[in-house]
Amino acid sequence: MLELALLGLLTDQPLHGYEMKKQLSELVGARAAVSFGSLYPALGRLEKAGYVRTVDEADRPALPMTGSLGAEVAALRARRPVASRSRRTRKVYAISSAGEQRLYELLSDATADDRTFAVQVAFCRHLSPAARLELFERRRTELEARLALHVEQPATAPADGPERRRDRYRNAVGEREAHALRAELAWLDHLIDDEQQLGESSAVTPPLTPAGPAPAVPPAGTDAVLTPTPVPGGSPR
Amino acid sequence: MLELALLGLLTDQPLHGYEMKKQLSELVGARAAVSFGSLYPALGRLEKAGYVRTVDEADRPALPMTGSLGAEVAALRARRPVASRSRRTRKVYAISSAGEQRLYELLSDATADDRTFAVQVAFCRHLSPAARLELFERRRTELEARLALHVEQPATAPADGPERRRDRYRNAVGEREAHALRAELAWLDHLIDDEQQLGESSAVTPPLTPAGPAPAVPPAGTDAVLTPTPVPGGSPR
DNA sequence: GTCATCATGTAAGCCGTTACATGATTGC
DNA sequence: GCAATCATGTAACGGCTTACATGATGAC
Repeated sequence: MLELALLGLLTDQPLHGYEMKKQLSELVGARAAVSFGSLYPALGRLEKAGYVRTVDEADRPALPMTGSLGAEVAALRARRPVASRSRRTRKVYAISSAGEQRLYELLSDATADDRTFAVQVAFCRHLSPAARLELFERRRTELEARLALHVEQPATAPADGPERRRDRYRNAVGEREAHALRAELAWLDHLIDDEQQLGESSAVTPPLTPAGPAPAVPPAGTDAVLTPTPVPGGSPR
Repeated sequence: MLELALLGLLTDQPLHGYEMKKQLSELVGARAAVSFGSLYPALGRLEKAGYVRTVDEADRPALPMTGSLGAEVAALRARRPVASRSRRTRKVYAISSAGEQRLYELLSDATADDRTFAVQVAFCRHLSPAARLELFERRRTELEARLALHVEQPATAPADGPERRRDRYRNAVGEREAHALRAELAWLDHLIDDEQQLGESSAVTPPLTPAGPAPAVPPAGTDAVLTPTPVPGGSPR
């Protein structure tokens, strides 16, 4: 999950570790945030694998000066030439093209758990429309299977034979689970619908998001869809 | 989480590992189920710690012959004396009184993550009403804090300065998260309400479960509330 | 007698956590 | 100059996963 999230973040812009942790916390929630003790080793692994490389801080746009400092501070910093100073202590990473291919793999990975799936969706604009739709449909199938299992043991089962009647708390847990499953299914269906509508009207016509003004047209370049890896043995469909 | 779940299961009745895995899968869902590779070592640790002990299979009621074999098969087995046979290959565990105290601790533990909380609720009938209520309220506080964070960054923020507008997929993930939080809050409120109503009418009057016929009066003995550990340094309050 | 299932375990490896150590920068 | 925060790392440890190995039991 970490690998996916880090590569996803770096597709937007080069970042240093500390900043990634912040953006990651925002993405998955403060409670589920990863610690430095796993973040930095993960970055090291990614670098060794050739998926990311460290870049000169000057290479990237001046914005991401870490969090809440206002734009003025960034401006100040940008004004003075800063020879080798101030960049000595930070390591800024950028994604490589191998890393982009790896990201595509991870985005398409079918074995993702619940939390990983959320991250896949968060970065799925980098998938082709077809792969994206497949990601959604696959998840949908799985959720329905889980829901079916819940219906199978319907909490208020008739006491047949040695079956223990579960107590109210255990029933409550089961019902909440079923409820959550249905809610996620509804949300997924919405996503899938949008996806198909967007597909029909091709990439020419801009969105028509069901609610909210945010236009989904990306500023090209950075947000381009990654090309599926042409691995011998089957592209990710 | 495993430790909590295993002790919780054993409070109902002695079980062997394979059977516990089944019941556990039912409890947390097949997808989130633990593997044998973690189950058996966990049982070993629990035994070494004195929280569980192996018992003679004859000691317990004949029911839990593993899964779907009908009652007739169980009857057949019970009929023949089975000296040392058939029990050679299974190790049946029972919870000790130290294990019950440990369970009480784990049920009250405030550092539980989402999945663990679900297990805590599933077995919280073993808590005192006060401790149970506190468990719920604590969770409630946390969920509201998380929700507040989501409101803070409202997806459709005005583009102030260097902030990137998140794309539709990322927004969708955030909105789903907020939705799920609200749903769990509502569910929790329901639980808390019931709890308080039950508290008012004391333990004399049976349930009044809001829906469904399942009576919540336990067959005493097995389902008794565990006594909080009288550790010097504060009871689990 | 053979296959599916029940049943228990071990070993290697990954990944994550906590705790610790260190040092730069900035605000006051 | 001091504290807070930014920033990067290491070390010890734990626990879970996958894969492997083994054997009993029951159905057909």
